[in-house]
Amino acid sequence: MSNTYHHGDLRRALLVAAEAELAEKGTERFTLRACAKRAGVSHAAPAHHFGDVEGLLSALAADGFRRFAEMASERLQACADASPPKRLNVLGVGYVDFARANPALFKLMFASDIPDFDDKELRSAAEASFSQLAAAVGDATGTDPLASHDGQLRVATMWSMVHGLSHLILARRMRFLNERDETELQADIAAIISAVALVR
Amino acid sequence: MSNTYHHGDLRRALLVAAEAELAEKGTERFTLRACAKRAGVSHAAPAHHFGDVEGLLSALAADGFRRFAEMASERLQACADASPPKRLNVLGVGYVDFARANPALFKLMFASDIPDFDDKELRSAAEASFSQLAAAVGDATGTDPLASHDGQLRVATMWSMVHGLSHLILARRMRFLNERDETELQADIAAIISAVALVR
DNA sequence: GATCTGATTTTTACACTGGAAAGATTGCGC
DNA sequence: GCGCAATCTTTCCAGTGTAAAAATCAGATC
Repeated sequence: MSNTYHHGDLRRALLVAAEAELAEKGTERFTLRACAKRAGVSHAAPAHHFGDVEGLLSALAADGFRRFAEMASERLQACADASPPKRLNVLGVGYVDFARANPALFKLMFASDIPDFDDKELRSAAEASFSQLAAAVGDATGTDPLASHDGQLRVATMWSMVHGLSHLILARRMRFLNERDETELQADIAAIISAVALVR
Repeated sequence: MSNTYHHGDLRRALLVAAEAELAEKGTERFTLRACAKRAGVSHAAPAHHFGDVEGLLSALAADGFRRFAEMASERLQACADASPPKRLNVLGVGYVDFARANPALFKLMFASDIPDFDDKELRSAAEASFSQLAAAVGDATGTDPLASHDGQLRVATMWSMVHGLSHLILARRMRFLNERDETELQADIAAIISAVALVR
């Protein structure tokens, strides 16, 4: 299976390599050739599986959204008996945790122009993640969150908070947050999120 | 002054061209050569003023922070008699307005790895903007916001909210927000920001 | 087992990129 | 006028993404 001409599972290997490259270089310095080299193939090999670099990173972003949704499901299941507001809080903390655990992937998913969100797979994966968040907001408020204007605003409020916090932590622009140790930081994240009244 | 060999104010012209290029291509597809071409000079001309592309975009980001701080000052001055919480709200809306009015510049300032934040000019311009926000939070709460842990958390909370909202609007990931007309959107932005209790 | 077929990967080629180095042009003090 | 430093262009090079052609392989069919 190894060192044959045909790789066997190059598609997956390229996604792994792309994520590693992204972690080292960021979306603005990502190069397809370095990615292919890391996977041990010629620089033209990715084209057959992904078309171009946009296709490759769109597939990686879709993968990210699937992993994100999976993580969210696990966390929600782990606190299935808690109150809806508490569960929304858990989901919010999960959002920030995912961003901190996968900074490069998170930026690709939420702050890059490269992935093509008209791509069917990426689009549906992203919408599934969004629906999960909206549903948790709905549970916390006891109403369909997307049916009313106020419900939509509640979703937007919660999402803005966790999204902004994630970005600011990753960008390391708030010095006092970056100086906290892991335990303190987790407490701070939970405290900041709970400034949104829904989650209590 | 025009069509001479020496440009006269190439530095400024390049910053203008860079901002326009950024608006069209984004940080991930920005090229120095296209930027130079737009300014009507050879592709090597920017090097003398900015060193490399990182230097050029660092200077542009610094410019962005100065403009941001100026906008914030104007808005705060326009409501000098209002209550401190109200003024903090105005500043938050200004933050989002700036992002919407200058999407490319905003992303460069807050979501790009290219600008060098060890650069002295950029660093001081960014910190001046940050101080403005922190000061407004301090006024709203009547305490030095950076002196206590709770004060720092209040700054982080406010900043996360406006920052996340800005990013989500620019990324166009919340469909129901993108479908609002301008007047409705402004009302929604103010409503979302006021979910942070400080601003009321 | 030989051969054909399509999928996968490499090789080659090309236009474009950023930056280094060297040369050309200019403004300015003298 | 002359020199000189600053500014800009030209030229060059290694590296980039993608298209096209060639090479390799797996598996079906005979």
